[in-house]
Amino acid sequence: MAERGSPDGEARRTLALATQLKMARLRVTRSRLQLLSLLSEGRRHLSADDILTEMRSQGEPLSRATVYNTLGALVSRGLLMVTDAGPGRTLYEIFDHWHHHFVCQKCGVILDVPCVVGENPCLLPDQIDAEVDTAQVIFRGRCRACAERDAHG
Amino acid sequence: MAERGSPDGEARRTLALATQLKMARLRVTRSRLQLLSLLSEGRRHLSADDILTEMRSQGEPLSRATVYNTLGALVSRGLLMVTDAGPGRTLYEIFDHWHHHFVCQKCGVILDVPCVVGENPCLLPDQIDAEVDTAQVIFRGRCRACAERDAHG
DNA sequence: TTATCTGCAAACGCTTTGCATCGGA
DNA sequence: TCCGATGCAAAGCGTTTGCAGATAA
Repeated sequence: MAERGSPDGEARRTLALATQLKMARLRVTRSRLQLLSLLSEGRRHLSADDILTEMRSQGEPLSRATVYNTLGALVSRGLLMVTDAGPGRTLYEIFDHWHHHFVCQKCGVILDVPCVVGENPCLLPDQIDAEVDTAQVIFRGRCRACAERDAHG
Repeated sequence: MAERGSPDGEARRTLALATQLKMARLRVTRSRLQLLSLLSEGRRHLSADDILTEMRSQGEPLSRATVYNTLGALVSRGLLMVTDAGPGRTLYEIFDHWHHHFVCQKCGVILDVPCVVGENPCLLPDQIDAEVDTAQVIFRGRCRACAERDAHG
């Protein structure tokens, strides 16, 4: 965690990402490495368009289709987690642990919400006559900043 | 609950729906009555397109825009509940009680999941530094039928 | 009468697809 | 070498919008 930014650290991080891709039986390409790198270091919860814009601004001349292809591949191999934060708001992040999300209805900020029982959600799956694999919880409301702005305004 | 289908029951049901609309400060129009009626009696969890197709097949010559306008109005007044069952899968149902949803990843069927603590979800809202209004939980997996088909096939 | 709803069609935003080219293994 | 990834552009899908005409209150 200390070598962020040093040439050595850069190389080591890239190697680690390449290894991840190989383990997922995916070819190691520039765009995949950069996409993973972007999601690893920066802000979480990026949209496909955020990613396209960000990567292009970093000098990577990739196409929109490649972003979607890559995201799809990485999600299906479990390297990325996709969250449906509302109509037309599909967000991607590195999958490192199970968690849920809070979406502020005012400013749109996304907060991670810890998942108390690991992968399992709140409600008891035995209430459902089905085999439950995953549970996605989305909380909606006002974040602290927006709530205070409303109260003092 | 006995007069389903009898002329009297029809009229009474329509009157009830009209009252609902008036209480929500919405004008009583044919398309709104029929939309509410469709969602009240038939299958729950209909998409905007399902609704358009269904209502047109019942002889109501309404437009796509009206369906979306009406759904939006009814949702904003709390008469309908909208669920995001996946990318491009927005489903509408009469709002009668808080509950969550299970989505079968094989056949796409939607099951209602009771909400054990009323409006409150599983995870403790005090873990979030925000004011939580709602929580939407979506369980994914295989429904009983699909699970058994897989096991026996 | 008037604010509101409806219909139509066009536009919109996000995502997927087809196909030729490029490139990692 | 060869399968898979990329780029480009076009199409697809669900949804929204603008405006003229209809209609509930």
